[in-house]
Amino acid sequence: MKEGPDIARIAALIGDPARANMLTALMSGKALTAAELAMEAGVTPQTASTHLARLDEGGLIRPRKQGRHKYFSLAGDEVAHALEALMGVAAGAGHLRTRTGPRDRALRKARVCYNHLAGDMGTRMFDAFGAKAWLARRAGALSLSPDGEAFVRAFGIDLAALRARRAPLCLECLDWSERRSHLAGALGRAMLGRMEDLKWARRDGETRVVRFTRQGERAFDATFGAAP
Amino acid sequence: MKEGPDIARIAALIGDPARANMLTALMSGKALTAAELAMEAGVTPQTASTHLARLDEGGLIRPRKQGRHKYFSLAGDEVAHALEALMGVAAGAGHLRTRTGPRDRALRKARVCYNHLAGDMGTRMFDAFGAKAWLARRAGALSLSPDGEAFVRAFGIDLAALRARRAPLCLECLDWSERRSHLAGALGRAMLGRMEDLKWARRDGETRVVRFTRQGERAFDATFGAAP
DNA sequence: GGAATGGTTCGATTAAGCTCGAACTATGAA
DNA sequence: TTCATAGTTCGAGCTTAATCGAACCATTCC
Repeated sequence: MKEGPDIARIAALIGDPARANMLTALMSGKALTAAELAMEAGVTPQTASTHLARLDEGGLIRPRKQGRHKYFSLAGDEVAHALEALMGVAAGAGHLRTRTGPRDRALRKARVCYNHLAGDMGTRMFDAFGAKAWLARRAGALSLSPDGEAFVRAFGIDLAALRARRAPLCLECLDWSERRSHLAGALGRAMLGRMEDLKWARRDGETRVVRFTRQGERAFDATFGAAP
Repeated sequence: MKEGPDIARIAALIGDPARANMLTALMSGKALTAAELAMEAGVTPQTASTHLARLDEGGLIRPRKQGRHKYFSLAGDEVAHALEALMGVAAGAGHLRTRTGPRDRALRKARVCYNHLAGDMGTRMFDAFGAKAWLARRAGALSLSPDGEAFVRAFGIDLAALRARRAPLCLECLDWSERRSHLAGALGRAMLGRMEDLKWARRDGETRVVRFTRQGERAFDATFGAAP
């Protein structure tokens, strides 16, 4: 009867509104303190503390103590991926189609998905990596082709440092708004970080929206191809 | 505060053990009756009925009346994808690594993921489709190349009939055991169905295990490349 | 028509767990 | 030391919802 992993346990963890809000907030990739997450979830600090303890014990988030603050972040790409998949179901089967406000439109255009770029621009970048043959699918896993390595280095990313980490370099993540893949993994993270360094874009403080500057978007189009 | 879809709602739906068991059972792709699902979940028919009504209302499953039976199946690939993603988290972060019994090993080798082939053999097939350039990534979406179409037809699949349906032909789905993609969508379904027709494999009645015959596995290796 | 089977609705019970006030620990600043 | 801030633990209160017995529809078979 009990085949496969225990899915109910973690689904129940995500299933509480307060915890779901916390996790959604952590999709921004920023590490947040317990107090910030309490704010985000709309509960008191005591309540947030118990929730966070549960999420930690369940392996969904990872705490990091720093001074008298305690920062929390998602436990890994896997968790982010599951959250995106749930958003996909909620967006599709969501019986009440929530009116799409301007913020929603911005979210669909470019947002942060646990540290990497998602939304329309995220999938466009991923497509460009495929079209230019920068990414190769070797044994099912994504890997950078020599051309791809050249591009990434030219883009200003320290590839050696990325490889030194244990985290997988290239992963793909299915987008809830676009229903297509975008680039996750260490490289996805680095690409977004580099775009911020180049002042192409900056993250919106509160939300997960990524706002491109006018020049940034032009440079993006020049690099990865214009919008269809 | 409420950006993105309402994730807690459906996570809570999946978060109940009884319902999670039902959904896991439905990952076999077979439509099951209310009584069967009650058995699977280990609850009485009355309880199952309320659970099923909830899942239906939440858009996770789709009921179909047939005579005095009521068959349930998953609402779509999206739901299956979310369930697999949750299994990925549960398997990875699952604090107690459940001992891997023989059934688990069989599950990892070949199982059904809501009507298409998953596990080691599923990812191997997906890899082969990529290596032989049968699948192309066009605008992020997967599509069959001319060579791919030729193969699929030669394999004995009525491609025109598949395209007639509204469902997307090629999708990819991330595997919880292999952490790699396998082929989902209408084509994925058709491939598994054809393999069963060819007597390469048959589904285990109760579980989600797919058992290949000796000749079937040899034919599979000849078609898609042997195991590494 | 009657019997049997599959499924649902209703009500009461029970258990789980979310929530916050209050008191407590730990770190940092004055 | 003293105070302030961040976070945790404890103990109720309270809501939610899972569960099943019993009675009730619907369909099929005899």
